[in-house]
Amino acid sequence: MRLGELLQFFVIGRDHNMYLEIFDTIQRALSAAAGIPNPILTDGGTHADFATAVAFERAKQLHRSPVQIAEEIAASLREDRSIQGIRIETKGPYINFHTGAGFLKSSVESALQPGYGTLPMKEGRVVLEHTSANPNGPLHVGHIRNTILGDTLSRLFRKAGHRVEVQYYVNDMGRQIAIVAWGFLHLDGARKDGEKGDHHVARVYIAGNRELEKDPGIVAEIDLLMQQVERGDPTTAVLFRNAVTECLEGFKVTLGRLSVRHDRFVWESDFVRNGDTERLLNRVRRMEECHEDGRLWLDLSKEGFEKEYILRRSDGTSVYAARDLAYHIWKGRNFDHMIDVLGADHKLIGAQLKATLKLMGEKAPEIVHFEFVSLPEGSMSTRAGKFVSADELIDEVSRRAYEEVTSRRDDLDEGAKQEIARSVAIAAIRYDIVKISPEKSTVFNWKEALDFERQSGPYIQYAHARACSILSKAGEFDPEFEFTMESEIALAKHIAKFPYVIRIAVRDLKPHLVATYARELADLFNVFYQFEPVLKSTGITRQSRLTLVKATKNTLAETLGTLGIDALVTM
RNA sequence: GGGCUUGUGGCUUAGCCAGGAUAGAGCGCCGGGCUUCUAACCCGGAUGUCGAGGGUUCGAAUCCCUCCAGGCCCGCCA
Repeated sequence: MRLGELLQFFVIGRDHNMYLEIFDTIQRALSAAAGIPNPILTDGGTHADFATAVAFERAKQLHRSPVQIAEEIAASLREDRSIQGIRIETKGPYINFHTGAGFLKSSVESALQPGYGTLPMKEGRVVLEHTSANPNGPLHVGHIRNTILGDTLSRLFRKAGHRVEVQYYVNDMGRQIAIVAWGFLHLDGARKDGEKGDHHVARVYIAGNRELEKDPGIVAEIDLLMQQVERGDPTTAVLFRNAVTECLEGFKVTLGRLSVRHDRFVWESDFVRNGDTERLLNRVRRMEECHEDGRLWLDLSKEGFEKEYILRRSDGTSVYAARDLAYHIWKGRNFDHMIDVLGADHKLIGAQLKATLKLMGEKAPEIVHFEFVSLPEGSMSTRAGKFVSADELIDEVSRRAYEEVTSRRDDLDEGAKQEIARSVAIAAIRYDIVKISPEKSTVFNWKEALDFERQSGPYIQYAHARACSILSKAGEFDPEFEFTMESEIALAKHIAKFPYVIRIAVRDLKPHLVATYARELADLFNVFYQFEPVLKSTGITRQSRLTLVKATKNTLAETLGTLGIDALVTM
């Protein structure tokens, strides 16, 4: 980054990127010319760099021909000095914008810089909560949809200039944990040799549930454990904490394998122990929506919720909802913006939480919900032991990746092959999950999970490795920006778009837009690679193509980084 | 029963929120391309009543209504 840009970056603090500059400038000019507040400016596709259909909108308001109005808007745009140098043409009712060679040059130039696509620093801090699975068994293929969505979002927010803290909310005092604790007390559940903590806990949990089914009288014993832990009984507290810690240690290993890191693990029980939950309930008591009849609950019918929102049981213990409220109040006071990634099963409770926080005058989180992942034979259940664990998935995909690497690159030494296989496996898993819109429910499929072809993470890694290979063979070169072939221009244009994709993906909380972008970029590079020889070309063509390869490599690396996938140099 | 959500070629899916220029991909299928920068690649072809029906509009995959099908929720669980 040059000094001038650097100054603009910090002093003015606005998006200094070429694409975003031009996009915003055209949009402003269009708004003025068309008399529409936020005119839709789309990608021009094959027709142009940018395009708009606002003439239709105006035509409707003015009851006149859209073609004529397009002409008028275009004429007025051509007068606008802020968009000088941009060619404006109409095609019937559509207005097309052509930016010219300077645009591509400076876009590719900025793509050569490390950190390309990073947006200017934003004020405030974001707290992002994801995964937060109950510590009663290993993470499974459903949980990691949450994990990967959340982790990609956190990377996306950082890329967009936000300061982010990622939290895992540990549900350490629920009924499930009480069942695990009961199992540790009454069942022979010693940890097996080499067994991961989370898998061990699952075994105890499943066994505990089996006992519970045989003898419903155990419920009373479990209730007692829950009351004891809420009261702060030290022996029970240690029992719970040990079980949860063991499970969590296993989670951390799995998360680490997926390149996911949480900044902080926040324990639910802390909000009981430190009095926050009690204080919260006292505040709730003063609300007009509050009812107390042994239980303590809120009537949120005015907010559109039929069901009573219960916050304390008649035996005096708090429920999850109350502790979650306390947690969010704490987050709201320490951060400027809260984001939660939660399963679709939390939609109702999430909406109730938000409504209650608003009634209390506290900040409410933005919640990203994702739909369920099921198995071909039905929904997953930790309790019934019906799930494909994340560890099992990673192991299988890694094994398959190792096979693939070995068959392609037997020249590499063992360590390198394993390293690549590991990265490829994580790429395949993360990409498979993040490429699908969160609102689609899916069925887990081994065949697809083990496929590394197009529209996969490894496909994108491969494009990056090919670019690296060219660059390492090319040696030093001076950048040039003469792009004339169709595949060169298409590639350069797509590179230019990256910061815009980051902006929109963050704005709409849609990580899958980055996945789509990465795939398109790899597609365009592969076509370019196929048709335009780089190393065998000469002169300015060679320099320009090398420049384009370097910009692509860099953009792919930044994109992969945002997706939490290793940008492999060779594979 | 009520609420939320999804339905796009054989399969998986983008586009839907902010309606517009021939609905875009991948897998699979058919046919091509490695003495040339890594073929985890590329090119060409076939395959679509955008769940069904109505409505709004100059224009609907996209907005509205009804219906059908799948998923999720409706607990003093989390």
